[in-house]
Amino acid sequence: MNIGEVADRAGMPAKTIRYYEEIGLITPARDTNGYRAFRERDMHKLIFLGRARALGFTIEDCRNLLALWEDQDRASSDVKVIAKEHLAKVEAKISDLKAMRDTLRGLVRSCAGDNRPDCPILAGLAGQGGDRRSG
Amino acid sequence: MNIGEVADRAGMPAKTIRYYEEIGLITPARDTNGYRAFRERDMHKLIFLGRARALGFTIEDCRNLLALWEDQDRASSDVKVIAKEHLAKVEAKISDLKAMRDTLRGLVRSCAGDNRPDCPILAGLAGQGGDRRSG
DNA sequence: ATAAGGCTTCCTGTTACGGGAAGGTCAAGG
DNA sequence: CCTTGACCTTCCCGTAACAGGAAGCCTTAT
Repeated sequence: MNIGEVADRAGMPAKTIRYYEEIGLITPARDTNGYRAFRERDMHKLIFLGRARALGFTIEDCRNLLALWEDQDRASSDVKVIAKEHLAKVEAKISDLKAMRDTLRGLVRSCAGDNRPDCPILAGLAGQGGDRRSG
Repeated sequence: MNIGEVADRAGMPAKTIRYYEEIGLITPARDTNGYRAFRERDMHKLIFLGRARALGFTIEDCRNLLALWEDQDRASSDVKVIAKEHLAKVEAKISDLKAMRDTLRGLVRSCAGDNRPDCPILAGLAGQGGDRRSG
């Protein structure tokens, strides 16, 4: 399989696949013409990577998960630790974003959004309810 | 005021302040010795920038918001448009992360996390069944 | 022979800074 | 006067995970 077909089947750009090879996540063989020659094994890895990335795992997490995946003797606890840590980060990110969202909603709701210059959003960003013109 | 004091008062690293100058968000004066000489006006801008960044606005959003803030004749609708678009992105990000979180929770819950090799997390990532969602 | 499309490598750009080197400046102390 | 140490300056590299695009080779079809 050439990279184009693999990209289609794995649902990711060829650029990404070349990048994964560059950083050592996959090591496809080469044809005599220099083209990458992918085997099923590479496909499986790419599918795995695509799923892990879609769940927000970093590339380094992916590298570790792939290694565990390939290691028949891994302990499932090793995998679970990585997943739990990532889950915690995702949850933290969600709560950060929720705080932003709530503040933004309040600001947006308080702004008339007409052609007058008075804007509670800018006032809020400036702090202390202080618009630059009044400060 | 020198950059150190400004950094303290604005609650951001000096590096960040130099960066903001470099990309034209602020233009502090200079002392004869070459040191940046910040005035209250610069402080206010940095406070504004700190708040806007804390709400997740991009630097380019900040640039536009600052310009509107300085424009006595802006329409509040111009500000509101930026804020609403950003709010929409934040909400989209939250829902993406929630989807990841839910899937991750399912995987983590299904994994024994002991010293046996059987791991539903790896199985899920490999796509051998499990509660993965489409996309 | 030529054109189209796929493949290759290499280089740059992205976001918003952080780390650190090399060196100038300033206030205090001996 | 000299030193020490805390500031400050610019400059350059590194980050995460690729995307865009140039220059050029390979393959297939006409």
